[in-house]
Amino acid sequence: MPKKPVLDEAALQLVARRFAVMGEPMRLRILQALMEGELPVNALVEVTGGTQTNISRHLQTLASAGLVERRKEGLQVFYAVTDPTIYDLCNLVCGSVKQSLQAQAARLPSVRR
Amino acid sequence: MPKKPVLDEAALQLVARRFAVMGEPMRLRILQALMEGELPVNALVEVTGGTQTNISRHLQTLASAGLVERRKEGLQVFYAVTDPTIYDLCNLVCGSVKQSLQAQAARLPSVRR
DNA sequence: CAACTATATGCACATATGCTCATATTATGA
DNA sequence: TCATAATATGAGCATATGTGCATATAGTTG
Repeated sequence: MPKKPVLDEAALQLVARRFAVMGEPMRLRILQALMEGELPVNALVEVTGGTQTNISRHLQTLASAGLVERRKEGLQVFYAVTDPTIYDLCNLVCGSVKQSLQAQAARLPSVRR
Repeated sequence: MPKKPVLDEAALQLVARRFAVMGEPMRLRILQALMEGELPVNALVEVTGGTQTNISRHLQTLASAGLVERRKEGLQVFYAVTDPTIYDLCNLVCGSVKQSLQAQAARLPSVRR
């Protein structure tokens, strides 16, 4: 065989974008909150402790990346996770992170806590 | 179980960092190349088409995030993927991206944007 | 209609990030 | 030792990103 079936440039950009969008603490908090079900913006503001402006901005980012969807109901706008792979992604990374944290902790003899 | 075991702040930062590190096209290219086995910097430079400086910088980023490991051999430095979850991560996101691309293509008859 | 509520957005700003050029560092070999 | 090769790094620059303030927009209710 010649070479591996590598991602073409366009797909690579999209994949990178997906990762980048999830690589922001506040957006992860938002996603985490939404994993239990859809929520309006004001609830997300309260849960995450962010400002209304900022949460709204991040929601735009998440929405334009196709990770969440908008549903308007009266004055409120509900957001919900659209892409189910988010759960798997978070689980994978969380597991890996925890594991490396434990390994790191085991390597350091005397860590106070 | 009472509530969902939410990520504490420190873990959340780490998870975000992990995603962010993977959210860069050139770093994805590097990881993609390394998925077939360890490679020295000059090979990565050639494969990715980047400059030596830039590839080296990205490798530092990947290494400090614990995604790749260094192995020095003579003048060369070989890098290799350390965290196997990278494969699963990429597969998940790639699959999801492809799927949404197809869905989008099916929805839009001719127009772009 | 006016007043109020929930969300979005224009603007500004500080910081982070990716990139390059030139140079430093490290290791090999003549 | 000196020259050369492979990799790393300091400095600078341009752009992207996250954030808040003030305000706009959309929808509700009196």
